[in-house]
Amino acid sequence: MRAAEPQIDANPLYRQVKARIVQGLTDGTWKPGEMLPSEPALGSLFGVSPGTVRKALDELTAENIVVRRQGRGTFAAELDDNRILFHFFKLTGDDGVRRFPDSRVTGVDRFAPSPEERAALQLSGNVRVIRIARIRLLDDAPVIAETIAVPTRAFPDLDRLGTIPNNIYALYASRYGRTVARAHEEAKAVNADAAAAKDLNVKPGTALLAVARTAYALNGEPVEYRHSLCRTDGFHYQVDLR
Amino acid sequence: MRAAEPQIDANPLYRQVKARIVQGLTDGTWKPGEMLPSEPALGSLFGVSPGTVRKALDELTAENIVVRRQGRGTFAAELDDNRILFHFFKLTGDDGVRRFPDSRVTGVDRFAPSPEERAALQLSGNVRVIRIARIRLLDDAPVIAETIAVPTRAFPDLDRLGTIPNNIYALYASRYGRTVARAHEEAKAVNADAAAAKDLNVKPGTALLAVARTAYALNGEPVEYRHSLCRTDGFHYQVDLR
DNA sequence: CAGTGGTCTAGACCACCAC
DNA sequence: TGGTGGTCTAGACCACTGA
Repeated sequence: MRAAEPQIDANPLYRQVKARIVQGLTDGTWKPGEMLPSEPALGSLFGVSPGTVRKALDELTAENIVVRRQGRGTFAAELDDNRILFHFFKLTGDDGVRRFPDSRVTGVDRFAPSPEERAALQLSGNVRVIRIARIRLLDDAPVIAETIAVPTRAFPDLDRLGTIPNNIYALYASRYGRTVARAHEEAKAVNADAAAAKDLNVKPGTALLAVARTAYALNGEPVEYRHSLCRTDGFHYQVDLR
Repeated sequence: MRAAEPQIDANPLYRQVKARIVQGLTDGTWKPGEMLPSEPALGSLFGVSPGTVRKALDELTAENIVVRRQGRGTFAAELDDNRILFHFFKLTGDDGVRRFPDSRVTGVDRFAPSPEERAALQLSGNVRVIRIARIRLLDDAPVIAETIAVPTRAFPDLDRLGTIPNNIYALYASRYGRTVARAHEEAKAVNADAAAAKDLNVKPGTALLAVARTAYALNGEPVEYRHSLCRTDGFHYQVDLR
């Protein structure tokens, strides 16, 4: 039999399959935590062999977009606390233990975006962002002061919810259909100014880690720009390189 | 025909193949930059099908241990400046440009390891480390002050070379057969003490990024513990998360 | 027990590269 | 032109899961 259909696109078939699966995850066909069809079922759905579906799922698994469990099925990834902690939270206790910090929201409102927010969120024209300010605490001690900016277009009523949950990425997914798939972070060391010193209960001038994060949805759209000031006495920012 | 040989180990066959390829890279059968045998050749060498070799090479490619080039072959990865810059050097100019800093070595000698060095390099007993101190410069301005500690056992004459090249990982590979495959980094913000302030030409108390890196060879052996103090005015530490 | 993913094999054709 | 990796297919058996 023929080994392969000729490729219509320049993209290999398995990448087209991958894109169609991402599309299904983006448009809500399969919601976070739900099971996808089996590999042969996806193969007949897309008109390709199971091996090609498998290669697409291999890449999606490597990117943490999908989770496969032997004997059970393939599932749309969830942004549960564990996933957040190990993939999107690089701050770790000096003893190596990672804990989920509590949060105390100090403000939610609409603003004109700062230049950084405008660039990171790819905004143009006269749009506004919803900006959340919060302090994060471990054992009731403040360790992070951060502001989170999201575009009003994608999150129309985020400022009218009353309460902002601690795990805000789960809210992005469940209420606004925006599943955070990846993020980019830039870190600097800065001396605490008066406001930061007060928020974090340190002396002015204390060295703090300033982290600027841009988070992206499954389809690549930027959904959040976050700026965090972190105490690093007793904590560190941890990265594995290859 | 039979679909698969029964697995002797608990490990799947392709991981055994992967381990044997890593072994060949570790023991010098294939040196950095050299071409490996073709996929069918590796298959008959190890007595497995080409598909199984391919799966092993897929993983090695994902881990940047080998490089495949269509039409040419599969090659043992090299630690050239480009690889170093994009995989092991997270400091980037605020304009997004990455440049290779020059280095000025200020000291090379043997010491008893510090507790951090002892733990990271998994040393025991009464061994010593070779410790290199250097200042790294961009446009003749000091930006990083670092000490690099390596075990004397693996690097017996590193302190008698006279000169230490800027790209020290290429030296580890070519002279000592230790190819750095991955690393772990921990970052903190600290206030500059008097010595750091002098080295980096900043005022005492200035916030600096302190990065502690442990680097591992292909076989998982720790080969280097490095502590770096970095100015982050004009630079930032950059990470992508998934 | 039936259904799922995990592994392994076998072989076809294509795209790219060096000679 | 010949050799390489890149893609795609087809189908076998194994290991795990849950009813």
